This record gives sequence, C-alpha cells and structure tokens, in this order.
Amino acid sequence: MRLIKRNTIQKKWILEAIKELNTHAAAEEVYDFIAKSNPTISKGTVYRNMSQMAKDGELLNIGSFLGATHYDHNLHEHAHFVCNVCGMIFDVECDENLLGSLKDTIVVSDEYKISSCNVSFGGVCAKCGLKRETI
Amino acid sequence: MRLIKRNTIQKKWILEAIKELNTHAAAEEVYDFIAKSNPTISKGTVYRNMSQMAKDGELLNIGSFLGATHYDHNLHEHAHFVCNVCGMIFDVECDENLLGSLKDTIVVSDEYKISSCNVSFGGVCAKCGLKRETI
DNA sequence: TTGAGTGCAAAACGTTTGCATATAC
DNA sequence: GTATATGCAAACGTTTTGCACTCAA
Repeated sequence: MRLIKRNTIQKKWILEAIKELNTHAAAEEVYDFIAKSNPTISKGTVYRNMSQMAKDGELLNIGSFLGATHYDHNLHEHAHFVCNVCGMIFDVECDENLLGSLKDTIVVSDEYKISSCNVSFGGVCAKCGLKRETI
Repeated sequence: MRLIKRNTIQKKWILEAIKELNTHAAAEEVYDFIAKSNPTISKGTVYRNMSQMAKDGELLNIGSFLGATHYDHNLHEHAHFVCNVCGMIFDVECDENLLGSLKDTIVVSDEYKISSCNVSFGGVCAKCGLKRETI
C-alpha cells in the first residue's frame, strides 16, 4: 500500500485536462492536450497518473474501446454509448434507479466481491450513420 | 461487404476451442489451445476470425479487460464479473428482466442508434481475496 | 534531506496488415 | 479455375518499465 502521496503539478494538469476536454479522454488525448502548453510532460507520467487516479477513485475507468482505455471525471454512476465507427463516447441518460439498483439485484455469490459496475452500449452515432447512407 | 463465406477448418477449430475452454477466452488463449494439436495455425487467422465472428453474431465480444479482448460463445444476453487481480471472468446471474429491460428504458436519443449492450462488474474474486488476507 | 514522482527511451503487449500461397467452392 | 482465407512476419498503437534525476514534503 502507498502511504505518502505527493501533489505534483503534472497530476493537477492531468485532472484539469480531462475536465476541460470533457470527452471521456484516453491517456493519449490528455497528453496531447497538456503538451500544447507544457511540452516537457512525458507520456509515461500521464499513463502512470491516470491509472493510479482511477485506482484511488479520483477518476472513473469507463472501459477500453477501439484500442484505448477511457476515463471519466464525472464520478457519478452512469452509462455510456460508444460509436463503433468514430469512437465518440456519449453519456447515456437511462433510468437512474434502474442502473443504480442493478448492482443490488444480482444474485449474491461467494465467488466474488463486486466493487464497480460498468454499463456501455455500442452502435453508430448520428453523424457516422449519415455518412454511411451517402456512400 | 463480404458476399461469399467459406467454412474453413480453422474457423471450426476456433469455435470448438472457445466452447471447450469455456473461460470467456481472448484470442491468445484460443491460439495456444489450438496450437497444441494443430501447431500450423497462425495467430493472424485466430484474430481475424474471432473479430469477424463477433461482427457476424456467431460470438459475443464482451469487452476488453486487463489488456485483451474477450469473447463468449454464450450468445444469450448476460452480465459478467471480472476479477481485477487474476483476470478471471465469471457469468453473473442478475435479474434477467432487469438486464433485458435496461436497453428499453434508456432515454431515446437522436444522437445514436444502439445495437449492443455490455454490462460488466469489477472486483476481486474469492481466490484472490483469500491470497491478499494472508499477505 | 530523502524517497516519491518525473522524463526519457526502450521494450512489451495485443492486435492489424501486406503479401505470396493454399484451398473451399 | 477463381477469389477467399491462410501462414508468416513485419508493423502498428497503446501501455509498461528501468533508470538517473528532480522536487514536494
């Protein structure tokens, strides 16, 4: 277990970037965004911090889509829609009670202890759907 | 669009392997399993077939966990639990109606068209929980 | 002062791809 | 016979890692 935790400026940049981007960003996007104003930051630092922050509950790991792991600064439990064409991720407005109660309704098992719940939908977004029709 | 589809022996091996393994296998595991008896099969073929079979609905892509994409031969809609320590994946018995109705209850949006739904839980399985206690 | 965290570069990992060959139809 | 699917190996993009150095506490 980690006992001491330092507040580095890099970690501050990363949290700010995810919030400002507001696109359920992957590490690469966050790195690119920060590097514009602070080109000395390293990719390793971004990857290291983002996965640690997810473990610490400061970010939500919402899953791996189209090859990259995406994070959410919105810690409130909610679902996502992922466009399988362009990779765009939308927040999904679904029955809050239903989603919230999903965890409680599962049959209790002594095989595992649940600590997180991930609901994601896949499909095609309106923009990509239109593009396809015109081809 | 693919017009013709051939039934190769490799595809047969792959489907058999996933069913026999019955572990929500990733491509690497399937390759290793087949290679024991048929060492000439190539990884590229396994990857190509598994992703195509998922698109065709012959397999279910249940998501990317701990770095690899996992598939299910059980096409019936159900949820999964993933152990964040050992990567073991369990089928989760949860209220069937609840899971089935989740898709229907989401607020209709003209931003996207949903075609798949993925529910996964994360945590620690009993085996890994025990190991931790003894450390 | 000191060790947690950084920057850098190399490597690891899962996956995709190009191409000549083999094979299902 | 023909074009799809294969085997192989090289390449790709994401992520992890080792190491010397920096800087927050």
